[in-house]
Amino acid sequence: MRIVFMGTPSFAVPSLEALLAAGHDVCGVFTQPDKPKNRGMKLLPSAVKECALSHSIPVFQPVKMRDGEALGYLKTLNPDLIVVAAYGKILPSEILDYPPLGCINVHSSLLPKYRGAAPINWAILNGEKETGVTIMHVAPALDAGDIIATVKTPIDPDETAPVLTERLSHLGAELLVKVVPHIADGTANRTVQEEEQSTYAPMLSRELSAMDWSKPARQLHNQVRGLLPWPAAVAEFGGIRCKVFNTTVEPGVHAEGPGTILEAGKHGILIACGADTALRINELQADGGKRMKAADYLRGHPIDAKK
RNA sequence: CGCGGGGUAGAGCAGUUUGGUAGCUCGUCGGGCUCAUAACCCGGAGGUCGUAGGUUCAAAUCCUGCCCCCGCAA
Repeated sequence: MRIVFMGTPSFAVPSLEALLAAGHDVCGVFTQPDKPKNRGMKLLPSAVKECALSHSIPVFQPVKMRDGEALGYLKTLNPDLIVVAAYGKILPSEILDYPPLGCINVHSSLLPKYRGAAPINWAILNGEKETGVTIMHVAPALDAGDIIATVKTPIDPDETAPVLTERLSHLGAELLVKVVPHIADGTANRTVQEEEQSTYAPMLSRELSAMDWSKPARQLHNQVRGLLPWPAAVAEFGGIRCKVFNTTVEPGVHAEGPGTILEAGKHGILIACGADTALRINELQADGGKRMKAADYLRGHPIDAKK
């Protein structure tokens, strides 16, 4: 089958590779234009672009999808189906309707929950115990198309967003190659989403970073796990901003006021949180420094534990 | 030329402004104390101060080039 693939970040790469491994003719790949990134604002290609180029697949990076240029590319490629995975652009119906078999999407949540840009992060932030991947038809409304297939997976209480993203990217790829043949022969399921059950997972921002010690430890732990790798949870120790990478919810009751340093030593930093809970900081990164164990950090930046 | 921080012992840092014997906390090794310990006491080992050159009687420190790491911004 002739397939045009649209995707951008590393989450989409396993799906692309699975299609290729399954023997489909991926005749073209759309991905976001190279953008100035990192130190020095160097122009960097997306993960999907690098993957496509390594397989010698033509790459298209239109800035806009609605000005006819993208549709022009599509016509020359003449695909049977479009597969989208975290592309990052809204597709107009002229694109969606062009291939005979339409356009399907790999989305990293159990739709209709967590529609939007950051479903994995928000599932962790909200302390969900389960999530998954949905393959659905692409409709003009955001992540609202009819569902073709889903796969569920439990979220480990200590799992971080990057780890879960990696897992879901492979689950999504597996599910995708199972579904594609059913799309081809018309035997695929098609279930309308329950609109009233839908929730929205907006893009993350740095405003979500600040850690509020009056919240329960569990919730702060979710914040730390869910905000990785960016923008990350941020706390201040001794007047220095630190990204917090790894925490443990300390068992037991701790009645000190929220924000009190209960312990600062070779087992990290233990801080009193809301509802008589406590959170242990295991790994952090100070402004301008590199990521390290909290115990290492303390050797050069002593913090007194208040009793 | 987007803005900024940094590279000093195995780890984390101070020292650089004002050049003049390499310092702190931890780890490590040896010894001691203790019923015992992640506690305490005594002693030791361990550093081409990122790299190349320059200035100087003298450079971790001042000047120049280069390499590497990190934050912001996305």
